[in-house]
Amino acid sequence: MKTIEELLESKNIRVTAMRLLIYKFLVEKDVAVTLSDIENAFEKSDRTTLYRTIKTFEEKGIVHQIDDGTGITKYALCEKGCNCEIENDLHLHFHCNNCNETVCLTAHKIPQIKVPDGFVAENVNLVVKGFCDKCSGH
Amino acid sequence: MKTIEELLESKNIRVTAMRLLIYKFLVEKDVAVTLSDIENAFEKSDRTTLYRTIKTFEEKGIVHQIDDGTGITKYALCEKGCNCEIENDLHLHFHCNNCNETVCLTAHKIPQIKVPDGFVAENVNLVVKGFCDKCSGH
DNA sequence: TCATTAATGCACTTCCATTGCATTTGTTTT
DNA sequence: AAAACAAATGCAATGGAAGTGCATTAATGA
Ligand SMILES: [Mn+2]
Ligand SMILES: [Mn+2]
Ligand SMILES: [Zn+2]
Ligand SMILES: [Zn+2]
Repeated sequence: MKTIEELLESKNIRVTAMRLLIYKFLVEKDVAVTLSDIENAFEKSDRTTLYRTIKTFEEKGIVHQIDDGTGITKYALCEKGCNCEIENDLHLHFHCNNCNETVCLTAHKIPQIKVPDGFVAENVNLVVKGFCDKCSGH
Repeated sequence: MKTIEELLESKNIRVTAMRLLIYKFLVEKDVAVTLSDIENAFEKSDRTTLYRTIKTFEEKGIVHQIDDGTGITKYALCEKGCNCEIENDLHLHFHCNNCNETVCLTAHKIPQIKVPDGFVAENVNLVVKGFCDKCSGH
């Protein structure tokens, strides 16, 4: 069981207080977060720092970006064993039209998609919208 | 064979010179266009008019919006028989990483997507990225 | 023709992503 | 430990795109 410090160092991310806090925040959240979500959680720090921190996390492959169609970029921790850097994100994302939360459905892989002759598929973004388990009411 | 005027009227869209021009522009293009694309094609008219025209087309169900992940909204004509108003768009979209164009693959329907228990899927956005037929080089 | 309604054009706002630069903090090297 | 270096942070500003308010113009219908 690695500490967060060890994890960050293993990815060549220098450990700072802010980065530890942001990482912990992402762990606690089980949903994808926006930059503003992080901003509101840490009123002390500056948006730019948060922005660059999350970008660093993304480049180093511990966070992935999610475009759920709301127009606001969201981020979530990669699951262990995920290698976004190399191959692209394979799981689907679910956006709830009620509570407005977006979750990674990491257990639900994206099926093989056929494209016409001459087209070469490199990666796929699949977003399902509807009602999440908390909002579907049963 | 309906004229464009008849088509617009049948959808309760008042016929104006600008609307005819924009409609024709969309027909000629075989790819999804951004608002700026339209803006550049008609330097005479105002962005707001173009914006509201395309929104009108969208509301009336002759155009659908495409979020291809570039962060810029794109639009394309609905195919005949398409009823976005009622059901959601079922076909997939392809975004070329080389020429940056996005096309509707109307013949390629989105497969049935499984979601976990408790989740209710209402609609799906599926975007495939890679190289289009013009750019894949063969 | 006159009244009513819709379309258009201009100015402005808002929201989010992104960058430049000076400052602070942390790491290496001597 | 001190000096030199590099990276992280904070503030201010920019840029791009979506969207709105309102006055003006054009189309429709009584
Ligand atoms: Mn995810
Ligand atoms: Mn389409
Ligand atoms: Zn929900
Ligand atoms: Zn292409």
